[in-house]
Amino acid sequence: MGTVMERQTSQRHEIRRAFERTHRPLGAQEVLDIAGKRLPKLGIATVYRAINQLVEEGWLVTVKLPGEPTCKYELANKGHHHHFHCNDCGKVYDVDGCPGGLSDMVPDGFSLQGHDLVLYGQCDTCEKTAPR
Amino acid sequence: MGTVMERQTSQRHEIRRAFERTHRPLGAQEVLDIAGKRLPKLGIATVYRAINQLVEEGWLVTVKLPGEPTCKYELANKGHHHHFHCNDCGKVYDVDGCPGGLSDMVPDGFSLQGHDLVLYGQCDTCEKTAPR
DNA sequence: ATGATATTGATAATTCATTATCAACAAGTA
DNA sequence: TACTTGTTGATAATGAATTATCAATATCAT
Repeated sequence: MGTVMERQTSQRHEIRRAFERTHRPLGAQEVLDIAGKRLPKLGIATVYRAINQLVEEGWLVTVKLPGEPTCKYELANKGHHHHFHCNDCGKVYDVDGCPGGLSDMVPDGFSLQGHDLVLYGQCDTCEKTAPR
Repeated sequence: MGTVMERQTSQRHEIRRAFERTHRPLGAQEVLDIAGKRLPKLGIATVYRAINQLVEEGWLVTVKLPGEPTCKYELANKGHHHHFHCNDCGKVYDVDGCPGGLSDMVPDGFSLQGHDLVLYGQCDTCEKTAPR
């Protein structure tokens, strides 16, 4: 006793499962939609609590996307990568690689600590559906 | 009569002036801060009304920044460029240049139509204030 | 200058995401 | 099994940005 214990619950299990099986960044509401299919009584408050915990313990990281007012989350164990945002279906895909020459763009006197890059276009699925 | 007329007001003039003189994307509150120095009674509602008008007539464009829940605005007549977001003061600066090799990152079957890049770090002002 | 009306400013209302509350529930231990 | 207490779910509360309201004001054609 004396030690704070963390209990294993089906809710937290399903929330983690949602991230493990969906290979794109998810927002709180999306997590509720996905995990809620297996746990119909799951509440949004529990999702927020779980996400905050998972971020705190380093299992999730926040994903900031331009134009998305609320941030999404994804597994932390992915390496540095960027995202491809499909203009048609709105889904966000992980992409590997990283552009070079960023430090050349930094103004004098500024220090570069990080960067975000989002590619826009059509994903392969939408490319077939509505070729242009 | 019959024609809708748009009147020239000092408020709208000062709001446009804020964008013309500040070479970085501005949010509504920032516009109020800047234009409000010359028009102390300027209200935030007027700023929102003016911004919405200017976007509608194509004089401003929205700037979507990752992690910024609220979007900012800048002159539409700037060419393609990116932004530097100061982690300390939160200001956003324009930067020239554009990284190459983006098309190499695009997955097979995907088509690239555009991209957003945001650099993060410390601006020159914050660099001096809190060097690290 | 006058009048019609577009515009403003103060603020109430709205919207939405997130957090707090708290009684009911359930995981884990003895 | 029974008990302790961490966890949940429904919802109220909060916070922040944006929009609506409306009387007062200012612009512009006449």
